[in-house]
Amino acid sequence: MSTPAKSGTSRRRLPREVRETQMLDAAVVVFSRWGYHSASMDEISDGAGVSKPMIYAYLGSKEDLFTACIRREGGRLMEAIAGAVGEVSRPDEQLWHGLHAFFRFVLDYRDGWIVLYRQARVQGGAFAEEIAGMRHQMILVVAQMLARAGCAEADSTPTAYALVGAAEALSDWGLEQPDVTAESLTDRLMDFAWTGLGRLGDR
Amino acid sequence: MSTPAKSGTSRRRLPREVRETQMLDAAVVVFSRWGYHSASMDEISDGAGVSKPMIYAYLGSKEDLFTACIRREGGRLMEAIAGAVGEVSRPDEQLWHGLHAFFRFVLDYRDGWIVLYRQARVQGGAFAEEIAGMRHQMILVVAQMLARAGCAEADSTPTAYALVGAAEALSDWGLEQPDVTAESLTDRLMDFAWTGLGRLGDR
DNA sequence: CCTCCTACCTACTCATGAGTAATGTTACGG
DNA sequence: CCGTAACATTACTCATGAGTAGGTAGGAGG
Repeated sequence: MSTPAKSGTSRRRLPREVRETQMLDAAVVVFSRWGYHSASMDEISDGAGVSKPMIYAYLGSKEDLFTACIRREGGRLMEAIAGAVGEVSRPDEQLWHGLHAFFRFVLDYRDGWIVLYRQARVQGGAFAEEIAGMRHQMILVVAQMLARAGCAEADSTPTAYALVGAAEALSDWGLEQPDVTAESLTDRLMDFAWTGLGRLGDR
Repeated sequence: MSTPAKSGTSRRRLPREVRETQMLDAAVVVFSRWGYHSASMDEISDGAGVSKPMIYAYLGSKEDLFTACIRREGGRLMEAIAGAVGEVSRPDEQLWHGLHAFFRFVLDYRDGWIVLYRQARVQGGAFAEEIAGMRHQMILVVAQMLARAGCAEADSTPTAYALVGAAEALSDWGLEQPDVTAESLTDRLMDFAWTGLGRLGDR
């Protein structure tokens, strides 16, 4: 029996580009679940429906693979935010659109988000730089928005940190809730950040 | 030569309690630097000035050791916050004191903070539960404070997430700055959270 | 129909690090 | 002083997983 239908799977030969995408997809899932060190190349190759040597042939070492994941997911996130912010000009609108793009990414590419935010940040060496650079860029964009909105120079960076941190934490909460949308998260955070808590109670 | 002065170090026998403290101290430092998986028991035992089997004898497996670190550092943090909040009664004062205790912990027990926040959260299994429980408790305390301050029930939890997230992110920023104090971080965050960004610019 | 090229796989090697067995050694009660 | 129990070490075993050598199969060109 030379029936190549091993089980209807893709034993078929595929172009390199397609395989690389499959590998990266699987890698992001596995890295997000287990973290860099606990993730095994065997599990990733399984997930990609490919054998281990293929990963080494196409994407290089484990470190290279992780870097590739970070680059792809980080690129997606940065592009999404930059695109959304560029569509409007008023600072508060920019903030809203930026946050909205951010939350959309978190909800749509949940695993990618976890790799970027939770996993990559704790790894030392080359990864840390990669992530630090991206995060820095994000903070910078937010800080510039705040500065344009009239925030004092010295305050804009720490405030940007606080804002981004709040967004990240709210994402965590949102991922556990059944019916959240990027819009509802954005509105929540905008309300919190723009209005403040001061309106509450007596005070 | 039976000179026991190997090099003036503590080759002297010490009571179990002291050794355990040394081990935990070293473990927190190593775990914070390398993360759970990359940390080696050999490096920890070196740091503690003790040989590896002693760790296994006193604290059990690597997993047990990590759990012990989390428990100790987490306990310190929770106690510090609870103590500080209990000293006052007005919601905004409670918030200030709670945040202040939080930032003090981050600055004073930097490694402990990194283990709790950066390392433990990304590990699956038992650690995640441990941390999730603690974080949940913290969020709960904050949410209750917010509710007492007049925040709507449905909003208090997500807002607490945002606030705690902002505090965590601001800590990250603060750890990189040379001259921050717990007070300055607290004031910054209180200003951001209480007043909001709405006061900025035209709007 | 052959044949070569390249995608692809099975089955290994080898370093690393968790955990342990066997073995001193020091302090203290008797 | 001497026995014993807790303190402490050296030098191993053994599982795991990154990375690879060398063979197999499918499709394009003749």
